[in-house]
Amino acid sequence: MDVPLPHLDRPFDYLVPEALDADAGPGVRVKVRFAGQLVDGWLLERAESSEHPKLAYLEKVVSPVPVLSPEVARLARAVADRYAGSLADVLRLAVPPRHARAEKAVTATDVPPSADADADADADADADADARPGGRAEVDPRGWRDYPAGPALLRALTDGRPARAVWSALPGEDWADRYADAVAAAVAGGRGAVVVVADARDLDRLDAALTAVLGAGRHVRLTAADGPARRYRAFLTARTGVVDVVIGTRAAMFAPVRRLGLVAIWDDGDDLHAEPRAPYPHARDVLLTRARLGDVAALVGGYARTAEAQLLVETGWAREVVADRAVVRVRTPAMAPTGDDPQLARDPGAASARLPSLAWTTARDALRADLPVLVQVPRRGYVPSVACADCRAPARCPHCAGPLALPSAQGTPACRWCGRVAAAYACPECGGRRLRASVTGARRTAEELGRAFPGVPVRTSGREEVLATVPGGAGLVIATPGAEPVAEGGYGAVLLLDSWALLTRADLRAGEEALRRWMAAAALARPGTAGGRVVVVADGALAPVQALLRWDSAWFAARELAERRELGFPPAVRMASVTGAAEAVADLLAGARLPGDAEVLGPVPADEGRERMLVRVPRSRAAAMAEALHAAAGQRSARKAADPVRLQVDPLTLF
DNA sequence: ATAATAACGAGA
DNA sequence: CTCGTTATTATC
Repeated sequence: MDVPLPHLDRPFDYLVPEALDADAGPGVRVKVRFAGQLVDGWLLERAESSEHPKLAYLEKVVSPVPVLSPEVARLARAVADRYAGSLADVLRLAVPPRHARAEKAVTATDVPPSADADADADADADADADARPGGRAEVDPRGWRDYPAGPALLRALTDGRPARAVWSALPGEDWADRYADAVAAAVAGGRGAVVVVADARDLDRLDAALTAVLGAGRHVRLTAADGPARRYRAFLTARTGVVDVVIGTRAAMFAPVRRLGLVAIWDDGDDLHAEPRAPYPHARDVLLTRARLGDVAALVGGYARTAEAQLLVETGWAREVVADRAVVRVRTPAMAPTGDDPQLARDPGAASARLPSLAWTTARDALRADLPVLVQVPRRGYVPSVACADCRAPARCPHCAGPLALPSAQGTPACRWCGRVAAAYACPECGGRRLRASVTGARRTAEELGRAFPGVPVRTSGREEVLATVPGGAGLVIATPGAEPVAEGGYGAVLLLDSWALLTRADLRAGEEALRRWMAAAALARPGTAGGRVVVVADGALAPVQALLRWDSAWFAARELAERRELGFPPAVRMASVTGAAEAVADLLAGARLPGDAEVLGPVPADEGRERMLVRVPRSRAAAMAEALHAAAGQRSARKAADPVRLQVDPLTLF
């Protein structure tokens, strides 16, 4: 039933009239009369009989195309359960809105939809047998040879084994080529693949790499940015089995693929992978759920490793695919940290750009060598939190370890989580009693750079206009994180400025996110042996900076995960946030039969006068917590409680 | 939204 | 105890 009300989140039985019998197969969209009105619905399965005493008839089959495959139906149910959401909400994300013209175009030319389409779920076993025979074409591991476990991963994919890998890419790595290799290996084994990337630029890159490896017409792009018609067309192309490789942004995570053999995600730390619509599933989790349900291989890759990926490694669910330290050393650009107080006196050029002297000389040298220089400046709009004025350790609430914030310039710091006031705060690191809020003026630094190097072309890549590539000669490229163009031959120098703003973001993931962005930029530099240099304007003693200098995000992720275990943060535990009007939140939580070991934190004020509570349970209780919250939301919606409450499981931002 | 069903209370 | 009215609950 295509209604999002949580108390109606279950199947209903209907009679199929004679006239609709032929079209009414599992997976078609239908219209039924429900509570007196016509509503949309999904035909999940046909049955001989029903427990229900008085059945109504199906009103209409919207289209005979079974757009919902059995595999995706199962996946959607699992995702709804995980995120305390309704099946209808997940299906809205999983199956794009119907576009009649696109449907006509695809079904007219291609195989009749119902013929072999539902072979997918049940045919997995056959596909395995199919893929086994020894004479399967071997795929050249190419760049995967740089990673000791790489060739074995490709072999597993070709053999149709459900390998699970967490990949840490080397600097300078052409990740799109590696993903194309992995997909080609799965295809050589007679299986399909789904690959999810964060944005259009990454998608273009992967698209080109796949076309080079597989040839044109073997894969399809699925992204909401393409518009309803193209999106639905791409969806149907996959659903009808015309192609069995789908790449796209997070809209593609539910893509139906025949004989699915591999799910992959690139740069899983990018927050674009989090779906902003209910029930707010994360692409990484959806893909991993898919792998779990279907004996499907999984590849989670990035330059930087997330705490979530680290958890997969530490629990033994996935194997890490990393290069040997010796190879890392050879490939890494020469990196150096520098203090953030500009040494204004020395170089007039540095002074006018307000750059630390090391950053300025590094850029100057690269430009003299006729190499491009990348300058990464953070985007504006980060909410500063509060840190110790002496040692700069983030100030955390002594009670619940949430972040402290200053309500006004003069006020006492208060926890953004539990709301407690920390009047007599003392830094646990150094004992300092003074606090400071971070301030940045990043933009100007970048603009003034141009003046510091007269005669050098300056390009910018950011929110308004994102450049994919820049030419190889001397030039300045100013980019915000995520918008760094690839330079032909690699950058001679990469400057990472104003890291203070990144590191003091009021976010649990501040360190991880800073490292992710730095590594993404540093990966575009030439290796140190070819003159590539990276300067990060940050204290070299900080852990994320250390991880960058050593190109060791696995080390940082392990540390990060250990810290989250200690503090009781995801992914070490499972959390849910309940947001809404104060009474509504209290009402929902009062009605929720939470597991005994659940902790309830808060309330803290959220925007627009609403408030937010957090529920925390051990990972083993995750399903019970989600079920309890979903059921409680169901009780509320059943008695038509007016003010809405938003449920989010593992929300990206906790404060 | 609306119909059934349960709960309740007043009057016989 | 029954009827009429009102809250509650399920909706194939």
